[in-house]
Amino acid sequence: MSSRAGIRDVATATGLSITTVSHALSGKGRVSAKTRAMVLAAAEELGYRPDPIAAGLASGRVGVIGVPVVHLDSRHWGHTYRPYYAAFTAGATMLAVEREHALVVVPAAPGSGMIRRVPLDGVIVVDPEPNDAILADCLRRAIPVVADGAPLDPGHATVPVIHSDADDVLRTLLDRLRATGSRRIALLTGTEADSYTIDTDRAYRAWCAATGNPPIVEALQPDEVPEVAAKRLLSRADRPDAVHGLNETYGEALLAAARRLGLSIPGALRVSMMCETSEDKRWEVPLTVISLEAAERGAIAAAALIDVLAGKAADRLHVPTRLVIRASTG
Amino acid sequence: MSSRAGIRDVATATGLSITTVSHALSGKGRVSAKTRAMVLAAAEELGYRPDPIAAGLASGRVGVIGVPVVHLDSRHWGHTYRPYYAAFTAGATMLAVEREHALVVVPAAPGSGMIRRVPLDGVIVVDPEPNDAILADCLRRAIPVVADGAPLDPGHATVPVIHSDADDVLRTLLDRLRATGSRRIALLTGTEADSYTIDTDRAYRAWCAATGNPPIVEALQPDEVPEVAAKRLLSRADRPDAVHGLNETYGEALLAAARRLGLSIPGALRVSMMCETSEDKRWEVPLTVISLEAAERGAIAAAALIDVLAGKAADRLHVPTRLVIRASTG
DNA sequence: GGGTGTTGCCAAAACGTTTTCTCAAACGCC
DNA sequence: GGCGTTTGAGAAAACGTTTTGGCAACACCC
Repeated sequence: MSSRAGIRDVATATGLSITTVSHALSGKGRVSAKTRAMVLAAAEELGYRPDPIAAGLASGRVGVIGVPVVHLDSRHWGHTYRPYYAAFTAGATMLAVEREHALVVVPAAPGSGMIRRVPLDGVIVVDPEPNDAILADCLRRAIPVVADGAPLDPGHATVPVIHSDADDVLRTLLDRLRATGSRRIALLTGTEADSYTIDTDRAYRAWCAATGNPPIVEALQPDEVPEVAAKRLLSRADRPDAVHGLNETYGEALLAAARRLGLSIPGALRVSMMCETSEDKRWEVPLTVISLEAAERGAIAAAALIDVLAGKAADRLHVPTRLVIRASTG
Repeated sequence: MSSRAGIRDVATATGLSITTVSHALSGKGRVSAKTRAMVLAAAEELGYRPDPIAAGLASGRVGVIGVPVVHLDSRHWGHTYRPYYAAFTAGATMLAVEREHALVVVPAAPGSGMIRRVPLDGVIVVDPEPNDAILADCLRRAIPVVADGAPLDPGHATVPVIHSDADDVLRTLLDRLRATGSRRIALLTGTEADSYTIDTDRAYRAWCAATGNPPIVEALQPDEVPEVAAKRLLSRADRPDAVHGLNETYGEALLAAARRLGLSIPGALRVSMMCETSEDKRWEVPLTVISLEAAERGAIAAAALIDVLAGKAADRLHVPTRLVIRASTG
């Protein structure tokens, strides 16, 4: 009467035990049809709704998978990570929903304990860092994990990972730039230590070593705006004739810096970048992009995790990266 | 040793009581600095992680807000609702995360009990139906609700609602079409009973009554593809000279039907539609759209709900709808 | 009429925390 | 030395389910 009806109230109302009510409602035990009908009627009448938290505690499952967002305190959250997360989680969410799972996006900046406060059955970790705290946490809590990007800590070798052929595609792009005349192809990148940044840098340098392209890397300095780094890169004595940006932020910065320096694109400078989608965003110059297909990756990750939770072995995870050639590279 | 460490293990390890350990970890009771340090050390050593479900049960809060997705079993899920939900939840999620809340998207098709199984502190209901089951459920569970679209059931008058000026903007568009020569402006709509469909239909008919435009409404029949309805509308003896589509699906259907019937746009037929975003999607003809700003609405809804959960009164909720005129209306 | 099941129900033990209430000891004050 | 207050800690009661194990009662079969 006072507060919401609990299972106890239904039991009292019907004169049955809590056990029998639970069985009748969940269909798990052995209950006569007559009794079940009685319970259902009483539950309906009382407006009884089982408390999901209590049920979760007792059964050990809540039916929710989580995506921690770790870059909230990063300088680049708004420009870089937010769009990627938005696309990734949108894809993951829709797939999860279609497969009868709920997906929760949890703020998980290092300080905030949010990720530890939210009930979860499984977790998708985006771009794990070396010695990733969240990853370690999940293993401790015995929560299944799927990673988007390679888990760098060797101890986590058992975690399913979405591999990406972004590096291959990057090589393809660089090859193409070189084949069509560029001789000083540079990389504009960031200083964060996520696997995405690290892998890209490594792939670029390896390609340089293999082809003889001079490795020209400009990295954002702390507390610096991307455009400043872009301008510094384009003002070097040995100015590059083509630049690949780590993501949309750096791509935009390159466009802005080139405009300011009076460099025509693609005449004086060829520009490309990585991007979470292959959609044409209509920059001032149509931009050549390596599309990471964030939404699709999210969907794949969610599907894999749901498989794991259901006891199935996860299929080999792979999302084809797309190369879209547009006018900015001639 | 066998399974994960619980608070009990920490208590045993330190020789303290469970109460003191809990106090030391949460900082709530009175614990000496020395004892706290001891507890922290032991917890760290054991790799203790409090169980969020148990904590939630005891404290009554889990820190999660939910968005139920109710149209999963609708014919129109893939074409219509999915994009709207994807944009809406992406907006809501990012805002929630930035304000230290987790947002979970829950499949809630009438049959599935998912929404009842997920622990939630608050809920955002998108486009409530008359006599909305989810809305009723939340009120019974005493869960705060924010609605995107008007709650039609008078009993739910207390629920904060995101008002929309979509109807005003629709009138503006219709006025403009009429002012520039259209005399037979039709509406291509659906048969679902959500508030969005109902409100639009009502606004259109009211406008017709006020201006003398003949009300020409074509609604999708059950198990019919939108294009068939569009073709039927455009094949009428009293063919409209302008049509507004309820959403992107109907807009596309209109384009396809017009093409098939050899009607030039905007020469023989002017076309507009509602849309979740004002972004140019590059249809065959640049389309005049009423943009509902789904992502922004999601963000506003999340912000309002978080305010309510924090005890603040929700501000008046309003998302300006945008009218984007493009070539399809001449 | 003694086995052998099966059916319908219940008591009680988890589940792992938070929180309330109580208590003893230490402390400060006149 | 008596008295009130503060401090540090603990026992036990929630929180609201699910699940385990058991117990009558009834049915069936030779």
